[in-house]
Amino acid sequence: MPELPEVETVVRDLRPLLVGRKINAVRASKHKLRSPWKAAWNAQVTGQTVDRVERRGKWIVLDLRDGKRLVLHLGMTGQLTVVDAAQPRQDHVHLIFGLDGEKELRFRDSRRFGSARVFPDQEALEEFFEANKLGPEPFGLDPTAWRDALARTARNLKAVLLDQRVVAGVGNIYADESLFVARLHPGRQGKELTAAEATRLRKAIAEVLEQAIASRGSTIRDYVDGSGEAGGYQNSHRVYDRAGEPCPRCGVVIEVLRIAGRSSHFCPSCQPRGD
DNA sequence: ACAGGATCCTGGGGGC
DNA sequence: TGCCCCCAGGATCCTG
Repeated sequence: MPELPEVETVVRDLRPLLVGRKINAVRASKHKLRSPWKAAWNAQVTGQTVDRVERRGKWIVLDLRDGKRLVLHLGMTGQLTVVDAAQPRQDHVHLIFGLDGEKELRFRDSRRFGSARVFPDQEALEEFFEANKLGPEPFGLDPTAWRDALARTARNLKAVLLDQRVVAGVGNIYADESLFVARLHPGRQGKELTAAEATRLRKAIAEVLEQAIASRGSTIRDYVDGSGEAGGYQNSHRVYDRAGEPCPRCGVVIEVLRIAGRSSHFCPSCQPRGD
């Protein structure tokens, strides 16, 4: 579910609600997340004050006062919200961090593809990202490195955009939206792009993600911001989930194909396969 | 190197 | 109402 704009929105929402607050308790459900929460982490985060709330790719990073890093990934259906401790607990809440001021940070995730883990310090966190080959942030991508990354791969553009090692934070919605804005077919190979096309794609990614952040992300089903509210960018999707509707640019009917194992929406006229 | 499929899960929607 | 099948903002692992 959540891609960079949704994660960024959550981070911005949570920042004023979490910074300066102390974690005074941790409760984990018995259901395992993608990477299981370790009991030893309870004591490590309890008593810690949150100093910063940051995002890297689709990862949410909480800097704790003693240097530890509490890191969460929302997977497909993850929700991270701060609520009054008295608020009734919903189904599928798998982690609860009690906060001072009678608040709770709750991690809810029905499909449990999300994860939460604790690193001893910033260095260990960076090692984790490096081990996973997490790519650069999509804003201010190096033009030459980007062009080279495309030029050296025979994979299709959809697969390239979904690969977090190439650029961090893009998922299925924003891959399709970016390719539409760049007027590139999702099935074209990276290496067949001209320099101008590669540049167009790089700029389209940043433009689309910025617009989506400004609209507080896309809610298709489960996504909510740090306060539990839906996003608004789904109303601005040009092609994602719009198969059968007219292209907003030319009016030709939007199509959907399975590319790189994912539903891929595009305008067959604006995004021709050849050229 | 890369495509495609299966996997981890739950829930919603469509067809019958 | 119910059942069955397919699909879903992610990521990883395996096969060919």
